[in-house]
Amino acid sequence: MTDPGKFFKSAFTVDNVIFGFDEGDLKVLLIKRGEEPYKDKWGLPGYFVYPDEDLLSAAKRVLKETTGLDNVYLEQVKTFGAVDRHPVGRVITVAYYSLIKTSDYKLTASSTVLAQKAKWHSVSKLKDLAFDHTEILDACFQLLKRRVRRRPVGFELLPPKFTLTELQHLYEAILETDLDKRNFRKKILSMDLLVDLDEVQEGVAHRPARLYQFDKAKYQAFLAGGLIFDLSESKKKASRAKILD
Amino acid sequence: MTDPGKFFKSAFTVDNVIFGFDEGDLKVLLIKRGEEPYKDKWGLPGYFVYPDEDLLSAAKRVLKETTGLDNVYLEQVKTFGAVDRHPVGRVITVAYYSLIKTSDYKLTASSTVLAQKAKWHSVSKLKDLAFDHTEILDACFQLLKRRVRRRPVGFELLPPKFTLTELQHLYEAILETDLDKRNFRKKILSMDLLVDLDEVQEGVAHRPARLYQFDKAKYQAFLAGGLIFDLSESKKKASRAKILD
DNA sequence: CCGAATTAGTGTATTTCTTACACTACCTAC
DNA sequence: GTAGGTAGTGTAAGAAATACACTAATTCGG
Repeated sequence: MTDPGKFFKSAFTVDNVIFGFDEGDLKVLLIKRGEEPYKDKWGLPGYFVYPDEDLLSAAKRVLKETTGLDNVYLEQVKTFGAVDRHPVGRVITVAYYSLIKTSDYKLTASSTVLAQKAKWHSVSKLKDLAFDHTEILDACFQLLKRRVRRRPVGFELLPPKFTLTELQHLYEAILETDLDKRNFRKKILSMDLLVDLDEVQEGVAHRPARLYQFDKAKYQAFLAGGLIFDLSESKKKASRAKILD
Repeated sequence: MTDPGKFFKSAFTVDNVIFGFDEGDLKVLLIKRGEEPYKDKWGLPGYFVYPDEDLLSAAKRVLKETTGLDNVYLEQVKTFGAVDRHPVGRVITVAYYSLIKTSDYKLTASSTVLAQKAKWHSVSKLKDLAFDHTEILDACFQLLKRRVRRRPVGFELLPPKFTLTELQHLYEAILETDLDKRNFRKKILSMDLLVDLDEVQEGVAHRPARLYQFDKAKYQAFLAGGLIFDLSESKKKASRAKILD
């Protein structure tokens, strides 16, 4: 294993793009870096992969070490390997993404040196991030946008009980567009993934909305069966437009 | 750049999954390996990434070196990094994929030691491949299956002139299913991507079919505009099934 | 030359999905 | 009790998906 030019001093890292939804806004989890390079800058929670560690295991470990989040389902998105993307050597990074309910997890004020703190940031107002993390985040956001039309993404992002309007706002936030209320409800309800809890909101200064939850069993069947969920509202028919793969 | 545990002896490789269509069959381009490990076995055309080389550039270079193919549009699919996937050390590989017209390219009997020869193999009858290449190929094939319903993939796989039946067979080969002739034609023609050449097949022992070609300009617009192409024929409505993202 | 074999090519009716669109119901706060 | 605010509801028209079977054009063999 010693052919120079094949094995050389290099490293792999993983970076996690964790989306959440809170206050009507799509959020992404960032850390304030505790280590050079880019110390004190915000960046994605990521770190080096160890020699005896799978990529996915590494992503999970790193996420836990930097933010305290554990037991998060991560999915590989894309690998970034520009020659100069890391200032101290050749490093390629594999990006993972996840959707979580912000209410389910507590961010630990990290004790490691890697991250001074972890915090949710609005996706819509991000300043520049460490490394090429803006590019990485963008790739994951694009994936999320594609996904949201084909999978009932709210299941993963919303708290256990939610209103239809909240669900609609989630979709609108991700798609960066408005949806028709009646059509949205018709479609969502016709999918038969929601359970009407027969409860209503409390403490709001207007007519309280009914609360729903997702039907976990049906959601599983949905994913397993490759069923779909075509939340159209197409970009006004340029002949026969739907949304890009 | 010398923290042990971060930078360690390791390597990146790229592997290319090149699909073609020929003799009514979906093909993938493999090389007979000229180098250990797995010498003399069939595997994907791949090799190490050099220290000063982007991943995509490496994929292109390697493809050319092993098969003679040049100027192929490659797209990143997924990265494989199991700890034991390579017998001589820690190696992660980034998989790239492409669709090409087999008639456009000549496979050079490779002069390098990397590959003894390159050859098209039917996707449907593959024996075991070197490394985890079966898994890599499968991931790319799944991507192709998803793509074919959303993009006019025939453009990339068929020779310049083709019949509608050939186009339909291509789709059937990729999707591993049968399509209705009349509905297929209706749909394809309504997309307005094909040009009727007003020519017919020659040398066939039956009524000759008309020949078509793709309209390159409209195809570009198609890709750019994110338009779609929903080749449904759904798996008989499990309520509202379409095909998985 | 004619019949058999083979693939090409075509249309319609039914059902389902998508879209556009506006008013009433219910609750709180003052 | 009324003003302000969000929740909740239905329908009609157009577009797309599906299911389905016969005729047309050519070659080949006798």
